[in-house]
Amino acid sequence: MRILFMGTPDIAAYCLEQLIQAGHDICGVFTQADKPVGRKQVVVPPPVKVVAEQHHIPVFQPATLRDGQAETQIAQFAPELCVVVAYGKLLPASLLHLPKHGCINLHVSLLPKYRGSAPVQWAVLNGDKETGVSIMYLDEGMDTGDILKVCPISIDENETSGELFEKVTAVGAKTLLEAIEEIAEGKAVATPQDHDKATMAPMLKKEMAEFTFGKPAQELHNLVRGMNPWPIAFFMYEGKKVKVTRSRLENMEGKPGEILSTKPLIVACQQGALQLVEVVPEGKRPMEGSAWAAGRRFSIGDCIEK
RNA sequence: CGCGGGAUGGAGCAGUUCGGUAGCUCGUCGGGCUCAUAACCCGAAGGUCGUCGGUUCAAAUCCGGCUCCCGCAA
Repeated sequence: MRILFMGTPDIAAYCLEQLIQAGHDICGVFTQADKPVGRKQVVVPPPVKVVAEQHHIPVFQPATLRDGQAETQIAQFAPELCVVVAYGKLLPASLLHLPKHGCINLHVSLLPKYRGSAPVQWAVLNGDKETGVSIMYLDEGMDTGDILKVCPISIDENETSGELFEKVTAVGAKTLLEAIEEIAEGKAVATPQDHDKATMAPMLKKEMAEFTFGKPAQELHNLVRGMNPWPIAFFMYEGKKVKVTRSRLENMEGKPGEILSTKPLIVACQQGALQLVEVVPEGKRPMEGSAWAAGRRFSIGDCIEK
């Protein structure tokens, strides 16, 4: 099928690769502009651009799709279908029906749950046991279109957003290809979403990653998992950030912030306790929780929260 | 030259102000205790103190250059 592809991050790049391998004719790729990244502020292209260029597919990075120019370009490609995966912009109504088969989107949640930009993270943050991927037709709203196909995915109790993202990426690409197959064969059936049950999954902010031990251990464990690989959950200790990259729930009780064990490092929460498996103190590299405890000379009974 | 923290046995830290015997909590190895142990007791090994140079009788420590790691900001 002759497809116009729109997307930006890794998951989109992976989908693009799978589409190419499946033999689809990708006539053009739209993605976000290159952005400066890291301490050195090096300008890097989005993953989708890298893949597209490897395959010599024309790449467009317009600041907006709403100035008429993009639309003209797209019309010239005469795509049969437009596939959107985490592009980062809403498509104007005029584009939605330009391709013969319309525009479809891969969204990594079981819609109508978790509409918006961080559905995977919110599924983990809320402690869900299951999430999934949805393929839907785009309409003018934010992830509100009719659903073509879904596939559920289980979430392990210790799984991080980053780990879940890998699963979701693989399943998402596979489901996307299946949906395209069905569209090509004219067998696709779309079902409207139950809009009353919609929930939002807004982009994460750094401030959301700070915590204290005065909360239930389960909630903190979800925060640690959900905020990994970005922005990483942290608490303040003696005026400095201590990030927690991995944790485990422990069936122990104590005063919030109390050290219940130093090897491994277990800290009591409001309800239950949390093992800090790996931490990253400000200015330091990642280390085991017990190593941090050793350096700080903690003993059982100390409290790391006043 | 954006701001800041850091480099000391295998891990994490102290020691640097005011130069003079390499310290702490762990880990490792050996032994002991115990029905048993990741618990406890005794003992041991393991470090040219990131790197190059300078000052000095003497440098982890003072002075200068360099490399690497990280947090913030964007």
